[in-house]
Amino acid sequence: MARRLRTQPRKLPTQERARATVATLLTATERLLSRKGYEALTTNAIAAEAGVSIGSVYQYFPTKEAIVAAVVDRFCARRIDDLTRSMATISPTATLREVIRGVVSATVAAHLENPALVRVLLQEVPRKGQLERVDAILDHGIGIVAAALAARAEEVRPRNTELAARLLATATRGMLLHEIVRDPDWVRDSPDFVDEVTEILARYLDPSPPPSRAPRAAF
Amino acid sequence: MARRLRTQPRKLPTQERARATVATLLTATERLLSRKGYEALTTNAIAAEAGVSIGSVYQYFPTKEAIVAAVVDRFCARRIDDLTRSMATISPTATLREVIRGVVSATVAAHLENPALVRVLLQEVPRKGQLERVDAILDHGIGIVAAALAARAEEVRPRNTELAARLLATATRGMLLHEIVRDPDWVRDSPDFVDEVTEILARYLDPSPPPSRAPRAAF
Amino acid sequence: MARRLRTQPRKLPTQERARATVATLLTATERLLSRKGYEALTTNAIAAEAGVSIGSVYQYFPTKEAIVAAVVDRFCARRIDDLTRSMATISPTATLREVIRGVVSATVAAHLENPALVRVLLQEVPRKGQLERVDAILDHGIGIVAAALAARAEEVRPRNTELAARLLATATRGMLLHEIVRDPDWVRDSPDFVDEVTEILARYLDPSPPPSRAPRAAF
Amino acid sequence: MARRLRTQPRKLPTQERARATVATLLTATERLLSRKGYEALTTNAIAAEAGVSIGSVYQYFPTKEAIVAAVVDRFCARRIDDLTRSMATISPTATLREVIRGVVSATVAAHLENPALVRVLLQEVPRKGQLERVDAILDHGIGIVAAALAARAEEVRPRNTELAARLLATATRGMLLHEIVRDPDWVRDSPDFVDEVTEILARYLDPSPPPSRAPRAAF
DNA sequence: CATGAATGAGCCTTCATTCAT
DNA sequence: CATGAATGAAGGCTCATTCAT
Repeated sequence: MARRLRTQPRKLPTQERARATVATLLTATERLLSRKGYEALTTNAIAAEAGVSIGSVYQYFPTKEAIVAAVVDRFCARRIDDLTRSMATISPTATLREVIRGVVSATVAAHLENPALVRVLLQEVPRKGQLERVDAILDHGIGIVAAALAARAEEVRPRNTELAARLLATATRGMLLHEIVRDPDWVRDSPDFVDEVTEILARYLDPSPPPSRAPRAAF
Repeated sequence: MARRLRTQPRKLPTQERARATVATLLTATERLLSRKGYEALTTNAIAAEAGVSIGSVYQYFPTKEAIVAAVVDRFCARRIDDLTRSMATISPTATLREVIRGVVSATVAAHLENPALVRVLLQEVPRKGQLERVDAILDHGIGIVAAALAARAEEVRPRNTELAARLLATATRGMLLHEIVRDPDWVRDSPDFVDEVTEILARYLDPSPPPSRAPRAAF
Repeated sequence: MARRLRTQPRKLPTQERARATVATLLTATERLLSRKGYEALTTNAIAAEAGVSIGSVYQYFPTKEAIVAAVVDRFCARRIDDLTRSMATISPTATLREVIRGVVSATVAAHLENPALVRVLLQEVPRKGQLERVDAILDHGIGIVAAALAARAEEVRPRNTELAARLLATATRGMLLHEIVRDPDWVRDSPDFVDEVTEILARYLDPSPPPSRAPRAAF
Repeated sequence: MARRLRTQPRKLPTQERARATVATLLTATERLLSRKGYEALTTNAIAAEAGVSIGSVYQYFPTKEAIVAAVVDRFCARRIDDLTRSMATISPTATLREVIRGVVSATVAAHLENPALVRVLLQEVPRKGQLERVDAILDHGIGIVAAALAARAEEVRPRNTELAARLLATATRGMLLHEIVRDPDWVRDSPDFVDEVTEILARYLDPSPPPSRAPRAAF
């Protein structure tokens, strides 16, 4: 919805306040989530942490799940923003490998901002009903990868780009999140990590002859 | 020593009858988990599904979490058994690629037995406290891979085998579980899937020169 | 600081409505206690008797014990008020014996208001943790007696006033509560009772020569 | 039931074993009571502490309350034995005061054997239904005192011996138990305590003219 | 719109007691 | 008679949600 040229300032203050309250609630929920985990998350705790009455919480969200869903949505949206921004930074003349490295690196950096929250979102928040949103980043990542593969079809080996994109995305997620959750500080200080992840992904796409696929020589 | 949140089983059943009760409880829990999800799992439901009184549940498990932990443990133990058995089947003269394909294939097959349970274990059961057990299979897989890499050091490119093993394992888990949960039937009927996963893993390990790492020639 | 078994009230009610709810709960608890005894006291019964939802109970009290503790506290506070008020009534020129009689009489009268509750508080409510409050009245009584003894030191025999006060208080409690619980109606209608209790206490304090302490004369 | 002249040794071994089991159970209950208090007393705990199966417990006692009642009974019986034995020791030519002192002293000593148990029996074990047994010692004590007063009617002031005996007994119980529970070690090491208690009791009984009963002279 | 007191369905867990072996 | 697995009524308590003020 376009900004409508900043007319009707009358109602705006109110809407502005509402938007602020919602943001406050989401941030409070994030804090609670990273500090105490999902199990300890109660609507009353959210209200208290946000400095708002429980009644007000229900002014903006119909259920507890809706709050958590909104947190997840915002988290995903931010990650996607990060991604988009980081891709815009990469030189258009970059190697595929350079592109990959850029994306991986940016993703790692983004998740390192609040590893505790990542962990809770990944391991504790139940992915049920509308909450499969956690997979949203993944899907978006798949989209980006698929687009890139399509655009560089001649530089790339796999024919089934749809499948290839999905495998790249899920493999990457598996590698990144595991290490980020396991030992964020190590990840932060180990350039090797991003290098090796890049290596896996790049090699998979490389059009050069497949490794020792043929049965071993004289056997 | 912290109380550990009472996740350990209460008493090891000595009598045969008792052992049977415990097994019945775990299986009932699995059924409920795959049918209704974690949220709907209550201790009374478990007792009812097992055809046992609620008191008997607490004869063997101190808390609800302990039951779930036991289910996870049993699941992991079984997966590890599957893995071990499948590796024993692979010809000792097999190519690295053949070994990889065998392991991937067996893992996929095992998880396809009850994809609904896999999904719930992965996405709904909170991984908290002792419940990090879900990662047990992963760790075991890492161990197997690391051993294999060490044994075939000369056939393999990565120098840091520890890191390599972890990346292979987490990437594989990411790929397999995502697809198994997303569309188990497709996975079951698509040999391509296992092929491509194998391709990624094998290419990463291949000792041949790295793909187009150098900046593109004349540019 | 130990968790203290959660016997402290949860939050001091700020609104009038809340204060009323708390009072209602305590009175309901008292009614249940005197009617059915401690064993039959359940939190749900309290809520029902108070015409309040169980949730409201836990809005103000963290545990069942806390409710009972509050009842005991209120009981003690009221008894102490009675005592204070009754002492203020006694003429300043009164004999020690008259003072004693006044205090005993007032105490008896106060406990006769609800002997059933006294009995349950004395014989059924477990005096554990913070629930040792039942002894509060006693301690307060000891204080009063000690002060009186100190103020009238020259009229009084015992040198160790601390010990004397404690003995007087505990002896009195023993006599009063036993009879009040055993047969409240008899106590109510027997002026003799208060007289005799007074006799015991007064004689103990009397400065006149100790009774026949010496070995019997010519024997 | 008379001992039947020790015939039928046939059945005796069994009965003997039963008697032993019962004793074991009671002692186990006492231990649990003094160690953990009444709240923590469960039938299973009793069985475990006694090294007996829960089934066997119910072979000898119909309910948990019956066990506790038996413990109380045994406790009372022992205290009465102590009392009887101690009275038999007192010289027949003893002063009333000497008799009193002997009884008080013996009672104190007996309760000092296991003050923790005394405390639990007094403050935690619910005195309900048949469990008014705790008052049994008291009643027995009252009987002894009443008999003594009757036997020495001419040495004693109070005319209403029934009431006097009851007051003496309840006052004594109040004083003794309070201090024994409050600080058993102090009681053990303070001869003053028994002296003062004796003083109170003896003065009450003393036939000499009542202390300053008359209104103060010239006022 | 904010507030926060009130609601109540329902869950986890305990423990006295029974009964098949 | 002993054993101990099984039973299940019942109770304490939480927390998402509503609604009167």
